Amino acid sequence: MSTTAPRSASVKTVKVAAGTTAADALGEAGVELNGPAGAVVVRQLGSGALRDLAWSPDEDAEVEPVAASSPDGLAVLRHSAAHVMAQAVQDLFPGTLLGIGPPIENGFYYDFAPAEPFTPDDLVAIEKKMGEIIKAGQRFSRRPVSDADARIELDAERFKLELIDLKSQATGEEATEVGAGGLTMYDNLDARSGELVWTDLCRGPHLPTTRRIPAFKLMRTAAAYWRGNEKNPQLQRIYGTAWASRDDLKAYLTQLEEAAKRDHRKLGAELDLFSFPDELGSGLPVFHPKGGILRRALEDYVRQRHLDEGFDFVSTPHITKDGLFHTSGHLPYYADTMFPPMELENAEYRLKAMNCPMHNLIYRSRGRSYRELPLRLFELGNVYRYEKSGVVHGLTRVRGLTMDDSHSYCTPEQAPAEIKHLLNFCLGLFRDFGLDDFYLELSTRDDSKPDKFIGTDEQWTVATQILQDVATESGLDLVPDPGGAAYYGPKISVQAKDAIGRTWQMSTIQYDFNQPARFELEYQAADGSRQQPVMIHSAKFGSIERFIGVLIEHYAGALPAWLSPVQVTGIPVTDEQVPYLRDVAARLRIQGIRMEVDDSDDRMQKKIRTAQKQKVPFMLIAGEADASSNAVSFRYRDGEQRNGIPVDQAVDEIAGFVARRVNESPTSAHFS
RNA sequence: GCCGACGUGGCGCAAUUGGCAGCGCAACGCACUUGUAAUGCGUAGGUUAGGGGUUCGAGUCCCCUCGUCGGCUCCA
Repeated sequence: MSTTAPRSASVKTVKVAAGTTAADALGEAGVELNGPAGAVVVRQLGSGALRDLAWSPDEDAEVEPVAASSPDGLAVLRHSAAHVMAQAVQDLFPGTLLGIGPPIENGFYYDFAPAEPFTPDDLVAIEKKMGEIIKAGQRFSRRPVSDADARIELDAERFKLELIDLKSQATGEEATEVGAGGLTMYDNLDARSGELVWTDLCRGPHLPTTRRIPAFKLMRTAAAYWRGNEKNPQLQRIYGTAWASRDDLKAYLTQLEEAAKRDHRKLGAELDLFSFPDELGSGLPVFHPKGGILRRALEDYVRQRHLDEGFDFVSTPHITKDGLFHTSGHLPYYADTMFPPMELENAEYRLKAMNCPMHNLIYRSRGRSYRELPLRLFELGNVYRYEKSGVVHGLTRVRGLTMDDSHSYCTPEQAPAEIKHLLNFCLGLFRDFGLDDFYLELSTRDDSKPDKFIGTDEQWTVATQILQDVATESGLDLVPDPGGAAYYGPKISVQAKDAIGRTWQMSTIQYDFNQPARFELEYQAADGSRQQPVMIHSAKFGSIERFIGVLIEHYAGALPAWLSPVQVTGIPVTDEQVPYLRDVAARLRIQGIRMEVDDSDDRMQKKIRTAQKQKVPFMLIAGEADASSNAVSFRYRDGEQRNGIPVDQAVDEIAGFVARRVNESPTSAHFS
């Protein structure tokens, strides 16, 4: 970030008396108000609230300038850009109604209700208009209003009126007075004449002038439901990005381009891993031989880890009579996202969308003793979910998927330790793959929607507390997700980001006190009584497909050597060396290493290029001199190279490197 | 599911806005036998996603279906 804004080192805290404006305080702090960048607003110490220049404290206070390039400064910048966009839109498309226009990560949006959806050409025109507004240097001016006055002023803006209603409902009263608890309008005033140019209902704060938006770009249009509710009308949303300098904007756009190159959908085709044949239908991937190798490596790995952790392996069918899902309670909740029933000989069958009911039947197949708990049933289970057409996405949201699914049946007393064990297991798996950019989410019941959840208040409270404690103990970032629980219990999930910043749920650990009751699961306790176990659902990768997608993006296609479909490419300088390299390949194959010899008609330079583009970790290049001295040239994926390496040594080094499951691209540093 | 954009050989793209479907890569064949990111020449490959309509004539315009992309909503 390359602005001249004050950094924390140079931020100066200023004491101000009651009634002093923020603008005066900034001046006192030595901040140039009309400069192109720099401090844009102030933060009141103690309250932490951001304040704009029209603000003045009721009592003596301490304030400090907020740098334009700081997170708070960028939020103000972006929100101000949203205002400028709204002004441009209403200027170009009179009668367009306004929704809301907040700052978001990397940018901003504003929701509109235009007569016609915006076209890409409209976006260009809006961007141009915004440029004019910014250049004009309009001043943002704060104006407190009473609710009643705001309603009159915003008579035509039905969405804004709804916001005022919501606010007064929330506070329980109408603000009849101007001031505390009331509303504020932000007026855009002409730089010279001070005349009102445009106005919007808004809490602020804003930049001093539009001129202080040095770099912005409109990104895309999209529809969004008003107030995020599917039942509400859709508004047209325009997304933009804004930065404290042109360089920052340019860097951000470059970063987006780079991220797009990592997209697993693109790399999946380029590396010949998988495809989505139209003939199969949306969200149904097929894995090609190379993708099959990657998939099998991951499955083998996750199986072995479950063996190590004491899971019992089970296997259940893909299809069942649908009574099972009535027993489990899934059907009323998930009927619309399950494939429809197939009717045969007076019975209705369904593809399974989850494995738990079948595992419950295995549990129930005989009497259970407290001595065998926790009983951990594991399966790589294929499930089918009719995901809505608009949500299907590469490998990360599919309609047929493989879950590394397990259910731990335990006594209520064992549950906390079991959950902790499972969470550590999940995190350990991710770290094994070099993944560490994730956070936890705690999904709980929405008390206002009791029909979406079953079980007693006490059950929910206890279960939620257990999950909360385990999650907190992990030390990872924990984001609350109220209302996100399954109908049968709360959950912890591990969230990872894809190349372009979208988050995907990976692991999930769910506490379930409902299904054991519905399936009448029991165990005999030490005192001879019959007790109900608790079941803990858990998927570690989540789905194999999604994990593959995230892994590809994480490595930008350059998979760790132990996962690479082709681990070594043999490149002969001339055809003469093909048999020689085939012998090397045979030796590596004995060690479990996958080596291909490129015997095409291409020049060796072309073969290197091909192997490089396929992101093969190792190349063994051999010419006549190598063949006669039983050596190879040893080239790494990063382009580094060691010549004249004896074949014995090369074989040992590669086999050793792969066996160690190093999660980085091999370089000479790994072999010194 | 909703809103919008889009769909041309396996992949990436073109087709003067309604007038002969083309290029590069990949594939295949031939020649070359080469020392660290593209050797040359040639061959084959298309009912322009599928269906219907308008028109003398449709890749291009209209309708439907399927699929993809960007969001929203949803995600056991």
